[in-house]
Amino acid sequence: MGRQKEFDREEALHKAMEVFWTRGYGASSIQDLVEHMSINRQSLYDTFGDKHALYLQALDRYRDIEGRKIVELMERPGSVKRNLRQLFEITIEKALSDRRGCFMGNAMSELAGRCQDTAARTCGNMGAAHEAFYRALLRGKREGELKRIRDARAVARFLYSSLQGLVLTGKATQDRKTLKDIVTVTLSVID
Amino acid sequence: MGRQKEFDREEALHKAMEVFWTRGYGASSIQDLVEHMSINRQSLYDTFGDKHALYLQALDRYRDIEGRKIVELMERPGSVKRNLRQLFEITIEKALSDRRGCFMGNAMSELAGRCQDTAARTCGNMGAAHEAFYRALLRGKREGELKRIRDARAVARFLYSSLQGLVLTGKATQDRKTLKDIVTVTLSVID
DNA sequence: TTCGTTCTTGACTGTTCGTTCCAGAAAGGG
DNA sequence: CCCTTTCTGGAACGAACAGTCAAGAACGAA
Repeated sequence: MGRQKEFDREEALHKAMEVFWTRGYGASSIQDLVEHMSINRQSLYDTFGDKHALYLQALDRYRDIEGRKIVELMERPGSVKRNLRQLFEITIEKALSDRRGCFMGNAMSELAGRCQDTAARTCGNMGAAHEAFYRALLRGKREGELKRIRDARAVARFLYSSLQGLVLTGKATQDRKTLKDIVTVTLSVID
Repeated sequence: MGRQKEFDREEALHKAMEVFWTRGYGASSIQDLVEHMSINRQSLYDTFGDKHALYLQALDRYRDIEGRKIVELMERPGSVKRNLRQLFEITIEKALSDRRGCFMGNAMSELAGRCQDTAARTCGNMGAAHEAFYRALLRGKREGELKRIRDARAVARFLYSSLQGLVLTGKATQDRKTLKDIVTVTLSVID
């Protein structure tokens, strides 16, 4: 009943995510969003609510996409150390080729301190990452690869924090050696 | 020669720094700044230039104040480990009582990716912190406290990145245990 | 076909933005 | 004293902002 949408909802949301990811919340105007999403202003409001609601939906989409990547990488069978090393190396390459950083990290920095909805989402995403690291570390212990680790929960928390620090560092400098040094020392705690 | 300023330049700049630190660049309006700095709109423009120039000067002031704190703490005689532990513990307490985070970290996240001036300042500040950590680590090695450290440069870079990750984590969660876990594991690399 | 619903479109709302202009008040140098 | 310089305060600028409105086009159901 009624006319059908001419645009794909998920596609438009994905574009919105890229705009917010690139410019942040405050620096993204509705005009920017309308143009990049290739939909009409009114369709944006009808479909996603206001700017803030759209931002939260974009955050959710990012979690679904990027969060899943971490979980999948951590669940890959074989060496846990190798999986972790690969995650950090991929992160370095991304930081060097793309200065947007991590959308979740950006959201933490820009809004989590004064927006409850954003804080809840970034915190939830962080918790999921902790869980993925934690499970991987437990498996590493079980399989005898990570005998030296005592408090796997603490190490999991450390790893995510370190990952965010690495990404942030990549925004200030493009020096590969600096990023590589950070990863080398970070991974030394699971050696 | 002419009338004197009715406000103190440094005091006004300090207030501006607090506004930018709290709200970020984009979310701080000239009106906010005028009100918190307790100076006239025109005086702001005459004294500091435009909004962007004021922001850079606020960043410089932050570096002078907070950067010096790190340097001084790292130069304190006695145990290097103790000094580092104290730095990280202070950072936890600040994160729990004040959600503004680190102005430099905020600047990296919000602007360093697309503003050359900001990138230069955050990068310079990071370099200074690296240097302070590096010198402290060297002293620790020299004095026999940190025998296990091989690449002090890499560890210095790691420490600053970890510090930023910790602060960012504090924006998403106020859970003390989470932050404490991160610090415990971070400091385990210099144990 | 007709009706009801939904989507699209572009103009439009009032507000706030960063910035500038201007007139006048205040102060030091001659 | 006057002159020059500087600071102050408020009004004003055009542009951009988030969000809304009304009219019409497109479709499904009856």
